[in-house]
Amino acid sequence: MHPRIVDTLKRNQLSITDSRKKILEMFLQRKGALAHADIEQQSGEEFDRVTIYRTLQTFVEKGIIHTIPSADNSVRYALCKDDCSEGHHHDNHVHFMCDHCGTTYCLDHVTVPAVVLPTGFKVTQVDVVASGTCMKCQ
Amino acid sequence: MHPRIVDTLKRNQLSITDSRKKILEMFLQRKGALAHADIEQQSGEEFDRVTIYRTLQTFVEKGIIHTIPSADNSVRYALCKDDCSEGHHHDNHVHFMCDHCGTTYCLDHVTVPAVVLPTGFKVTQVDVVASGTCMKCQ
DNA sequence: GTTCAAATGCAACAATGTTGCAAAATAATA
DNA sequence: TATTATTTTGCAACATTGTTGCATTTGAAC
Ligand SMILES: [Mn+2]
Ligand SMILES: [Mn+2]
Ligand SMILES: [Zn+2]
Ligand SMILES: [Zn+2]
Repeated sequence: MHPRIVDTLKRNQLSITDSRKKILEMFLQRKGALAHADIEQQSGEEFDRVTIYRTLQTFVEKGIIHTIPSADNSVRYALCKDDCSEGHHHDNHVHFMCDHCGTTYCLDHVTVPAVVLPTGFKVTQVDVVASGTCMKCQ
Repeated sequence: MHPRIVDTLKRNQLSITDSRKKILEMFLQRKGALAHADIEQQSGEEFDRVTIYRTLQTFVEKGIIHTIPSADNSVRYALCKDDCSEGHHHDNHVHFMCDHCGTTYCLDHVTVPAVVLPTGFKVTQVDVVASGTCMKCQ
């Protein structure tokens, strides 16, 4: 088991349960983004679908993972940087979805560019999702 | 009925049907983005849910409307500019979702900034979705 | 180990999306 | 305009996705 798992859960005042350990491990291992369906498949019959929904919800609230918007009705989730916390996400990086293999990447080193909006719009968040072909699918 | 409706359908080689006219009219009137659920509500029992799905799909393919990604599993649709066509969308503008009223705006005059990705990523599209408070909800 | 609080599994349900096919509407043709 | 051919629609049936309440189980604290 990945050493960071218990740490992360404790730091966020979450009780250490099997499902939380397992789901968090999936994120730590794969590094890429995961959809709810991915987790459901990988975990087999190990725990209930509802538990996955609730665990993802909890992790997002605590700043352990963040959501990645998409245009195909299938939100994906990825690990946050360590400085995210409850109510304070700092995941202002660009995301990339490969049209070919479906993999979603967090491009941690590509910062979201500033966008200037018309007067009257108060911006609190900017999501940038690029798509195309990833390096593995060239 | 909006004069552009029949034109638009003919130009895209689509037969003129009640549902297509009505749904296209909704987009022309409201100017803002619409979700499937919005259309279903507004149209009452007028036509089947399946017809709405198929009409939206057809409109997207023909370049009449475009999808707007979101982080809440509810894709929205908005009218394209006239120079979009089958297989060739040119809607490279920024979108804004108001956290308060839920309205989604196409900011036609705010161009998507160029993003430089690491070597190996071949980008074909960049979506920028800002969120916060719109001018009406200040 | 006991107690208390939190998380889980289950069931039931709601919402969303897909597919096949007969009936209806539209377009093309005569 | 009437007939024919093509496309679209509505319906049914189903699959997937997401939500809620509640009893049971698990984990944390003592
Ligand atoms: Mn990310
Ligand atoms: Mn738009
Ligand atoms: Zn790929
Ligand atoms: Zn608003």
